[in-house]
Amino acid sequence: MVRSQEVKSSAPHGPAVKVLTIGELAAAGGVGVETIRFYQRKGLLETPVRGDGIRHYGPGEVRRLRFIRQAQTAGFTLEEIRELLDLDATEDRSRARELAKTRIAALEAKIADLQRAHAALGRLARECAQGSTGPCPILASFDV
Amino acid sequence: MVRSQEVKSSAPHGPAVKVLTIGELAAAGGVGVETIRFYQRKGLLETPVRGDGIRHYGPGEVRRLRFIRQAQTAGFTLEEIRELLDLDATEDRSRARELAKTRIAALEAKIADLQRAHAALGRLARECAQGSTGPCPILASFDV
DNA sequence: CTTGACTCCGTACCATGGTACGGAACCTAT
DNA sequence: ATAGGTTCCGTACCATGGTACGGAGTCAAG
Repeated sequence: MVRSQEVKSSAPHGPAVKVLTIGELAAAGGVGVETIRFYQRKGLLETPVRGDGIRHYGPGEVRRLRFIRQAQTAGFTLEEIRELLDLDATEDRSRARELAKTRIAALEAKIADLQRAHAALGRLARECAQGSTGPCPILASFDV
Repeated sequence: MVRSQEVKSSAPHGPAVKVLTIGELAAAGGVGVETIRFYQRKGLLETPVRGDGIRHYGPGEVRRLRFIRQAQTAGFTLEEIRELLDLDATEDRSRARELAKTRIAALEAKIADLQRAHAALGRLARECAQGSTGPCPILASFDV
């Protein structure tokens, strides 16, 4: 049985803060539990201290997790993401800008690559229409 | 010493055809020798039969190799590339079209992802300009 | 005819990003 | 109080795409 829906006040009369188990955090981020633990081992997510029983996670961790996934689609490696997360707390603006700019350049190159590939595949699909016979010019579609 | 520049006629009085060693093929494709051998093991490149001595490669192999690299930037896995290369010789137009279309859709999705990431990083770089102080809104730049 | 560069081949190793396993502890509903 | 689902933790394993190594063979120039 799912054992959450439990709500915990962060302060005696403070706002109710939803507290999550690792499984719920994983679900919130659309990943598996093992992935959370993997990210913890890599230092991307913290392992909340709670010597005895089960660890609990708050909305901050969900946000971090979502960030990790976003940053991955941006092409950052987990190692770079770890650095970005560390940087988020610091004042090192220039390092943050540097990482961003490097990645922007890489992204632009990558997007251009993909657009070339897209064009090549479009050619292939066109030239390889159902009508004609013989093999499709697969290699030819690429060596423009 | 580099032992090529040797030229071999494909027929008694046919056109001269440049014949390459594995190292020259690798150089022509901008990869390492080990990578060629890896592709051979994976069935992406043929291993010319020549029981005794050294194997030789022609322009067809160079073209195949270049195709492999192009297709990789298009996001095909080596396994898919192997299929494409096999398909290039066959008449199975519909399978070729299918592979192309699947990849086109994936490419469009990926390009959209990367453009979102590009926008997010652009925001980050702007908002994290040198002037101000405090930490950069790294996470904030992403959860649009 | 030796020397040095290159090839051949199997096998081992690497990084990245996970995924799976198994036993113990824990937590909650019945 | 006990059963079922979860969590915790270490360790092992996986796929992908290479990269490295070591010993033997080959080849062409000096």
